[in-house]
Amino acid sequence: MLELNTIRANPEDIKKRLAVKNFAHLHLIDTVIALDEQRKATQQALDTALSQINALSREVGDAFKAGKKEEAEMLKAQSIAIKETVNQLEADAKQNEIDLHEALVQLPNLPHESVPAGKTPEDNEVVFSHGDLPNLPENAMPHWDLAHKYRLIDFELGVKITGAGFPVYIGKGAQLQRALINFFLKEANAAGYTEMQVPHVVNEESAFATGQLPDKEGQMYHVGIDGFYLIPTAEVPLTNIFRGEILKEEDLPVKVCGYTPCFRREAGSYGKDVRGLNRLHQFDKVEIVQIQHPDVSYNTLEDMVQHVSGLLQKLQLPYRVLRLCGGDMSFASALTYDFEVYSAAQHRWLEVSSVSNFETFQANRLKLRFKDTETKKNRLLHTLNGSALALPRIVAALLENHQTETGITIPEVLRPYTGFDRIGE
RNA sequence: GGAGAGAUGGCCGAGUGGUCGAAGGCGCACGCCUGGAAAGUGUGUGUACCCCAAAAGGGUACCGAGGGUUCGAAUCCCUCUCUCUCCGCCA
Repeated sequence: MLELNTIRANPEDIKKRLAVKNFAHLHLIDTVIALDEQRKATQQALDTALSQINALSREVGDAFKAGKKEEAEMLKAQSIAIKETVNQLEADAKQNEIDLHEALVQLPNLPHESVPAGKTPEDNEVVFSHGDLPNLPENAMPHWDLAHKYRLIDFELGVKITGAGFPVYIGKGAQLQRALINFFLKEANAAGYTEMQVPHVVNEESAFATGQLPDKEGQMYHVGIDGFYLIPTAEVPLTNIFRGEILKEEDLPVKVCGYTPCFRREAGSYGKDVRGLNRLHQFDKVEIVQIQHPDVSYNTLEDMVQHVSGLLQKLQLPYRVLRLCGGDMSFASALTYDFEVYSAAQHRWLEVSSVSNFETFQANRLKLRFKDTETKKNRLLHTLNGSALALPRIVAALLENHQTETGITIPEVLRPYTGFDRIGE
């Protein structure tokens, strides 16, 4: 949620920046400002009336104590008269607040100045790439065939148990999952992130605070009976740990990580995008989250990008880093880098990580602040997060890129975790 | 799931209709004391919105959440949430 003060300070600039995200409802800015003016006026009138009532109430008490019954009754009558005004003003203020909030939550975060204009993924900027694209033989197999051949993943079995997009991992396939999770967690720990085990279902408040609600309502699984949501990413519980907190400046940055399954309805997806492991309804991911001082959060973003780069290099996967254009960025993000690995048998890039700085957008909803030691005032913090990493497409790329005639070679760094160095004969 | 008890500031804890944003203690900050520290001692110490150019100052709201009664609610009533104890069920 954007800060009211920011919007008030320079509405035209806000509109320009939102236009970079191709945000269509720029008139909402004017709506917000008008509603805020109205809010202030109403609040002032209300505060004044309440102040009068408070004063009268004190006088009523004094009058009764002094035995001046008639005077007390008279004062009471005055107070009751004001009360009618108060009731009306309170109703107005409440409605006003609802309207203002409704308008505010529709506004996406402002893109950082480095965000390129653009509408589609084609407009994203490649800022870095690493590794040579593997030259596989003609008969190289896509991962779904490899998974079948070596009996690593059974997609049909998942359909039977739940539905499409819920695969069953078998034997070395399952062990590879576990190995990757452990590898990612260990790397994150080594980089100073404290590991957290968090709930996989969250309440509405949490889903709202990180920006999934109301923007992505239809993309989350909803547990109707209790009003909970299955987490689409560990970002939600990991960030909500800090909801409502006022941190000390010396405790920054806060670094946490966690492994969770992620649940996404992925309504509207189809075709080659959802083949095999490319897009699942349930998948595993290790997430890293940092909470940082506003002045240095972009350095932190770079650190996180370096961390993810390191993981991909250790796994010997060719990858590239994209700076997302305004149109491809998420609602809550100010700047996002996507990581894509090259899937050699599919001849396409697959997104495996997304690292973002949300600046104060989430923090404003979270009410996550720190005490500024200089000004002694509370300020909103910056939140950042990134996948480090999401498993399925990593597995897809590992299987495809590291396949040989007789099996699949496990990268050196993973062997201590898998306990085997190849799949196949 | 059943029965009961409870929820007050960073923490503990008083407060059952007005003088309560809230006693007292602990903690914390700053000062005094000290060669230095401890002890002692003094002062201060929540959040949000608004008025004010700003500071100073002032107003309003907040005692789990939401409603209600009342001139006036931390205090009375209702609903909900959470915590604890006992019983039941159970990995």
